[in-house]
Amino acid sequence: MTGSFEPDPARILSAAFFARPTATVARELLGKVLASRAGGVFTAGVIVETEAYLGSDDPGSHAATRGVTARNRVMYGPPGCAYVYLTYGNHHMLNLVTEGQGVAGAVLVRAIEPVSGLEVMEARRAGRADSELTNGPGKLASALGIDLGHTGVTLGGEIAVYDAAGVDDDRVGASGRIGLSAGHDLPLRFYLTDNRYVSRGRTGPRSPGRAVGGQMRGTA
DNA sequence: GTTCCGATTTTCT
DNA sequence: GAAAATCGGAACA
Repeated sequence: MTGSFEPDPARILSAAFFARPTATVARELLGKVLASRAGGVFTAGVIVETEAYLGSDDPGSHAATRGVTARNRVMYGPPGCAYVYLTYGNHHMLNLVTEGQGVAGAVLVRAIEPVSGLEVMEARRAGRADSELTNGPGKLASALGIDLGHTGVTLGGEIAVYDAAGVDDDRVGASGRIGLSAGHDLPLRFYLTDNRYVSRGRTGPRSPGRAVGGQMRGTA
């Protein structure tokens, strides 16, 4: 743990990284560093869990069958932008737009491991600490100070993703996505199997049948 | 330990 | 008016 992260402008991932198939980007984002300068304070964490959301072929995506709306239009925009929205009235979700201009696609960042700005995150997440700081999409958005105002911003400014060593396939798991009302059986969720910041994804209350045969190892 | 319920607001029908 | 890519707290075992 520890090891404060030092932001190096030369390592900021450009739009080219995101201008690829959404599932590929979701897998490769694992291990990269997500950073925010919201409020003038630098906070960052290693991405340990992501989910891919495609376009009209994906029933779980906001872009499914409805086409472009005021909310999801950013998903159709240029890659390398942030797509932020509010759900359940209180929680912001941070997505990174993928694919080319005109093609819907985004990767939801579900969990990160804090590496910089710990004190700020704890303050923003009053009462929480340790793995409860950022082990869920609504939690990490709160910890990084991300809100609706960041929708559509280009990555590299207030929000940025820094390159870092990739992770081996034997440390990556894949499973169905969490919390969806449809399309939760597609293996589009990627996570680090040995990281305690990964959200467990609710072992029971909601969704009757998710879990997709337990946890398939990402050797695919 | 696990399971269930309510909050709160934006977006879309 | 209803649903939503969730979270945190309360209740029960």
